[in-house]
Amino acid sequence: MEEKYRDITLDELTDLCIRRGIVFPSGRIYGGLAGFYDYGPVGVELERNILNDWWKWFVETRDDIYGIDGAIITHPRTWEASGHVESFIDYIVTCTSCGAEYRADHLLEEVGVKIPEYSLETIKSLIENNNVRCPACGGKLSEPRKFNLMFDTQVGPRKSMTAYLRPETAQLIFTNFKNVVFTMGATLPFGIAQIGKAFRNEISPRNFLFRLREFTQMEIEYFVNPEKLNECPYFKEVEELRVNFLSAEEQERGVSEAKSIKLGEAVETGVIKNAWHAYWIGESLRWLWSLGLRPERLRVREHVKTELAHYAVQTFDIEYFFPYMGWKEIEGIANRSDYDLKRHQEYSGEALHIVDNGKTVIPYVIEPSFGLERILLAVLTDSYVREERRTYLRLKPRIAPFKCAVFPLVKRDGLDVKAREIYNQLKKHFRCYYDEDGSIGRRYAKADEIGVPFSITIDGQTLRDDTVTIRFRDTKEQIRERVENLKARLSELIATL
RNA sequence: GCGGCCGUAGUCUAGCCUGGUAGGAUGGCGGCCUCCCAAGCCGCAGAACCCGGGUUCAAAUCCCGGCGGCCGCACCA
Repeated sequence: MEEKYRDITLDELTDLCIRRGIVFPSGRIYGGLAGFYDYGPVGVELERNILNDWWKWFVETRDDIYGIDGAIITHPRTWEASGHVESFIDYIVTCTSCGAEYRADHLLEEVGVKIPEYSLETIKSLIENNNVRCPACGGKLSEPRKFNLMFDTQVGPRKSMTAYLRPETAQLIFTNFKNVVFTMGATLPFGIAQIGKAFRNEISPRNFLFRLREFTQMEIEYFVNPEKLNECPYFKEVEELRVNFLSAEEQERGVSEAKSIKLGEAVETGVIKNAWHAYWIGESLRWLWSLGLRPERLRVREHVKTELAHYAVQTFDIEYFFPYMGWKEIEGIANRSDYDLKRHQEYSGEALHIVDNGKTVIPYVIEPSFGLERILLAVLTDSYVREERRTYLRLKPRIAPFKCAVFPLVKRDGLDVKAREIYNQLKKHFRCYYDEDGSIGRRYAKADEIGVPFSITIDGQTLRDDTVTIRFRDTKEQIRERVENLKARLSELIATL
């Protein structure tokens, strides 16, 4: 493979992020804290551009989606109702002779023992009473110990209440369902969107931004009358879209390559169970494509039965092909049925239904859930280009951390003064920076490396005719533009490229 | 979480085996030069060698523990 087209490795990407102020390992001066990262001055711009673009696409330009921003520390009952207390707290046992570790519920399940209640005492007595031994060596098992994937904390001065840092943002949408319906007069079908942090105490965080203990979710819970799951007015916008698709049935037959099909076909043949679910798959892909991610590196993979979450009827992951990790989930689109609203209704005693066509219904939920850091990682990976003498990020100008950089060709003859003047005008309209250090080539190279799409250079001719050059990152070509037209020209370029 | 390998300025790296208070490159800052793609020159600053403990007259160098990274396994509703 030619050097020019070699894909970036995760090591190189990590190095680039640290060297150029995109992302830093958190708590670095103290040796680092696994699973936590901080955005630097360049990364924060990219992060915000992506999440603002998402919000604009899925909330601002639609009439059927409301936004919220929920609390991170959540009422503990939320997680009892949602099923997370049951499914996120594992009981671990260790073999006292060979040292192997197992999930106690898995071992009990294997010997056909039902677990009536998830508590340390119950699990302990079940293991003992059924004489469960190590499946590897037959050795005696230790007492179970609790491992909670949810971070907990104490609320109040007397620390009497244990609360959890939300392990997913979705529940805040469900617990606010009634608030949104009543304050906004929402009628079916409609969605509630949220961007926010979620926390999971992962056993071993890995792969840089891919598996984190603190991460950002961008989610929509879209509510539909369960009798109208195929009545999606937007379906025609996506039914002709061709997507790389891998169904659960195919995977069970041993197929591992996705094939290209139209979303319309997938619904017709019943592979995707309803039109609304298909619509959200298509609409998600359209946004991911708009970020510049290569379509051939995106596919839709259905969850096989064993990987379905406790709340899900059917789930499709949007996976991106990371050259250094293979196909990995960057978004999950789940059909959560009426599971969550029903459970919250049951646990809270509050009615969580809505009136549709004169009848009360508990809506079904289709949930597109995007991992911001994973998408950022995919965008960086996908946009990285290495040429013989430089590397650059071919980011869409819309999401690039800096839209332009302003350079005097040399630092004399008043070029620097003129350049600053132009910069001071431009910075009112675009995120940009000024640089006069070192040779012009060096400044171009440094701008390319962080994906600045346009470099504005002030040269001798500028002083004579008030024109500057605009250099394009990907081609290194330059055009001349009058200073008075610069703002309009850049706006146009950012919007269209 | 388990096992293997690893941890020296912002980054890469020499030194570690054969203990005697760290050298280079690049980057950073200031200046000179430079009219187009990481050129050159001068000057300055920057690590007590991941953290803690031990052995020793003496430790970046040897030993132990912790933290962090990479790889494999497990985990990832």
